[in-house]
Amino acid sequence: MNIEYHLDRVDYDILRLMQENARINNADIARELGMAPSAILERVKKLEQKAVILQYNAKINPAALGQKLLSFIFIRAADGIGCATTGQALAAIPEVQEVHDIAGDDGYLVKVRTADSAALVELMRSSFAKIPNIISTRTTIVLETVKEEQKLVIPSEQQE
Amino acid sequence: MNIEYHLDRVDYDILRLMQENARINNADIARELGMAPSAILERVKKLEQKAVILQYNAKINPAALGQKLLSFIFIRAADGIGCATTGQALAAIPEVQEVHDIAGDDGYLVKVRTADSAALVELMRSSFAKIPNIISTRTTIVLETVKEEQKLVIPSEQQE
DNA sequence: GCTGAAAGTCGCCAGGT
DNA sequence: ACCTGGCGACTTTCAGC
Repeated sequence: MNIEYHLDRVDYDILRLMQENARINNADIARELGMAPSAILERVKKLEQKAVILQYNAKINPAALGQKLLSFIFIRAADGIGCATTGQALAAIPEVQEVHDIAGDDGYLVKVRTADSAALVELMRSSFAKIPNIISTRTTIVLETVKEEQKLVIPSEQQE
Repeated sequence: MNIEYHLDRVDYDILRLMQENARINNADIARELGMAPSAILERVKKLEQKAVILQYNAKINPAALGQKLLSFIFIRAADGIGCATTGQALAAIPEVQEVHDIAGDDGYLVKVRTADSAALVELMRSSFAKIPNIISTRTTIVLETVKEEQKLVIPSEQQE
């Protein structure tokens, strides 16, 4: 399945504006791009429908919710080839923000946010331990996050 | 500097709704919570001002922009203690989505999105190579992303 | 695919409790 | 901190090109 996207300059401009501030209104986008608001609305709906725009998120300060510890955990699993059970079990844990199937060690890289190290240990004892195929884990603690964004590089000129 | 946040149940509800859909309007939030829109507006503005809400993002499908490769790169640097030069240089690269200062190997964990492996190599040759203090790098390729969200766990009942 | 107009809502700011 | 009320602006739909 290889869906083809046909995005033009206006689409890129919309994506760029939306990526900077998802709460920008259609009228402002329209003014910025010199078009009618109804045209923008039409395009945005198509971008959503084509799953180019996946969702709109508010980025919340983790410290405000007392979630001061960020960790990356490498997990080796005994899954068979193409078996995604362990990955899905990991993804089901709310504190787990990301689960990536990585090359090399038939394993996963997982990003986890907890209040502190005690909460991390508790999470691993309670949730991770219940996942059958996990062989071993290696945890890396983040001391400080310098940058954390989901923003993609959007083509700036020309292109179709 | 340890800012104190005083979030109550209504704030958590607002954050929960905003986190699910940042483009929800004040009137809908107000209806959901049984309050007047003006009260919601007031609270949202305070949450923004207190940096509880950091920003509103549109999550864009990387495949739609041809960015099919996700990689994590461990970088060892010769920075002195508390010297953040290398981290900032890494953060300045647009393809770099995340830079974390990690414990253990006086190094950084960096998350990078590129079109393909050729683009990654090119990026490392052109951008990374210009950062003086980098000693070595170890790259981990993501085969498949099972989950990728920034959503935090928000307290669901009681609490102040 | 875009424009322009019309109807329905909403954002936002008073003022008051 | 919250509600009510009101005006200007926005959203959304639809006809027409």
